[in-house]
Amino acid sequence: MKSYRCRAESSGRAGARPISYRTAGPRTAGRLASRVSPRRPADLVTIPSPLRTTPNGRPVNRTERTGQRVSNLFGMTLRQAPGEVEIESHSLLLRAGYVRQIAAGIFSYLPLAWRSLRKIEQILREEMDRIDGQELSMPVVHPAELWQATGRWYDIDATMARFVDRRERDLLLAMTHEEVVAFHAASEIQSYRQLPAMVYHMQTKFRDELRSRGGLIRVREFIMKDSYSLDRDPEGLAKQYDRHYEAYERIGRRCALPLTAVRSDTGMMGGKIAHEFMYVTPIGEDSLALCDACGYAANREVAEFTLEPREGEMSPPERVHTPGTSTIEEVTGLLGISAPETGKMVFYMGSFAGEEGAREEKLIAAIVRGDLEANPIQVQNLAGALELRPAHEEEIAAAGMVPGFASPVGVEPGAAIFVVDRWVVESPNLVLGANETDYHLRNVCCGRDYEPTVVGSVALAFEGAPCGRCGEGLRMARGVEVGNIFQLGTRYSEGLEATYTDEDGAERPIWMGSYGIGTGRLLACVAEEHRDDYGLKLPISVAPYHVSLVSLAREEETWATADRVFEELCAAGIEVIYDDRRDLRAGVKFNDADLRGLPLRLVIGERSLEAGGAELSHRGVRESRIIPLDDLVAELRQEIDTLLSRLALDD
RNA sequence: CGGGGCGUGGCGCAGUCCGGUAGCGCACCUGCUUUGGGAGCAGGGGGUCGCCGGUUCAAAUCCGGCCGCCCCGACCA
Repeated sequence: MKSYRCRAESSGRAGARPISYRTAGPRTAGRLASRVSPRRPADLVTIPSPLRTTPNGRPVNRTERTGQRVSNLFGMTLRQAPGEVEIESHSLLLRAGYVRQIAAGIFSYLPLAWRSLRKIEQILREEMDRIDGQELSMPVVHPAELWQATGRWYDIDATMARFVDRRERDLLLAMTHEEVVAFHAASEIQSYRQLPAMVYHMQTKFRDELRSRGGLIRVREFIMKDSYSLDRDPEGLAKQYDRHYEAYERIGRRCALPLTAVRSDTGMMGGKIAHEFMYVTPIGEDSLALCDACGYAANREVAEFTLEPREGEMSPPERVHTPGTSTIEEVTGLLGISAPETGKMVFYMGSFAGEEGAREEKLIAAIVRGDLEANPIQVQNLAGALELRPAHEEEIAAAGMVPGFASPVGVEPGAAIFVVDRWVVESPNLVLGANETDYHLRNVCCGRDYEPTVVGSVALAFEGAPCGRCGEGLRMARGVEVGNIFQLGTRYSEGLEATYTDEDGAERPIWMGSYGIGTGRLLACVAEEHRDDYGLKLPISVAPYHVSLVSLAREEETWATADRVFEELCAAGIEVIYDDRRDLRAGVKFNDADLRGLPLRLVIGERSLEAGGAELSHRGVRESRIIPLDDLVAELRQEIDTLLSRLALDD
């Protein structure tokens, strides 16, 4: 009986024939009735609860579902995680029924994760409101013109998803919302009297990353809280920036996620000052340089460190025969010198903005001390390139240099952009290639033997490098970028003519800041931080529910008691997930509860009732205590309050 | 984009070298027994073996192409 199928071709007109649905048989109906109350579900309640308050502490009454039966929960637990999963938090979120992947870097949030995400969003909302943010919502699809106005339509590569509508108008999927905010600011902000201002929203972003990985850590579609500050001058911007900095620290504490603020590159955002809020973990994709002595913390891309230049008078250059030595190691071995006595050349092809949005490629040669690595981000920034890729040997040769024995000496000016590290500029008598196979040059001196195009800090910080601030050794660590804050300046407001009129009647560009937090990524990091061998151990501020109520009832009377307790907890506004599944062994339910990782667990069965009530325990803690049924609501509220207060901040 | 790996019921896998009835564990459905840390017995349902093409009497298996996913290197919340 396939009465639910309706084939369009059989009727000639789709929808012309009424679709008949198979009705639930008596058995199905009976089973449903035993699971869900027929009229007003007990778990759908209006909460006049002190647990629900506005940021100002006023109680909020609202109708909301505070309970969920496991028998009917959309999202089952998995005993085994899919084989391709590598990160523990990802595996647990999948196994516990929080998320499901539908394509590379594209996930659905099942009800559990969505509840957690909403809690995270509420925390973000409260903290943004606290620093005078106004929530709004901006679209995911943007017209190309906005991004053309700031140039990013041309600057950003295939990471931006573009498409055309039926009228062949160019559109894009939002990667972030600076353009739209500037667009609105242009029309909404007229006068200095309207500044400062700050707006934010929680919105989906799409970035077609070269590679998504790490489960929820790095995805292509994600929800971000992004806020934007508007100010009349750099001082106002700095102030809003600082307020965000503090708000982000509060958010980390409220979500029980340790965050380290590090100085960072501004990347595609532009601007000058930026920090990233990092969750330090070995699974992180970013490299960090941390100084335990003075607290300096920076993304390795921008980490500053000091190196003493080589001493000595300039000696005349000397060509030496060095057969078969194309690496630093081979050269130093043959010549009996140390790597810091040499210079290393690293070649990139940089792409630069040309006419009409076209791209032009140019060879970039970075020169750093022989034992160090070049820092591609700095090379890119110093050279002014939009993008870098490693150069091919032919491209190096085309500029008149010999790969393996390359040097800037004798190269035609303009053949390549020489980005030279400060240390190399200051250190005389280095060994570099001779641009001739099997020959090197001794005593190469920058300024005498060749001219740098740009000078800067081009070497990548390394473990033990002297901290640029205090001189102690830097420590390298890995981290996940949960949030960031940027002082953008006027780039976007100028591109979109977002100006205000000041007291003197002069029209000035608005100073903008932009501040993001990836909500799903935040959840993934919380899961990574709070877990054990049995599953998640979510902090109460983030957990989808407060309590796992586990019924181990065998007799109908006990089931009725468990059902009643569930309904009472719901009615009291306690968020509870109720494992009401029958014919399952205790171990299965305990394991599922452990996996879901709610902070509290309440067990009801014949055994607990004989002992005097229900058994309450904390996730991951062996001890438990029996609570009389009449005291449950009060005791649970107390426990929840205590847990929440541990994450609370004094205002 | 370069390198590597993998696509077989919802999940985990075997089968592929050496072509011939699609299999195992978990999950699911029915019944009975069990029941405080992933139960037992019996019965049952579910898979165009990623897709397209080729070779062959015969393809999950061999050949070619494509697609998808995962991992390692260049982008970012």
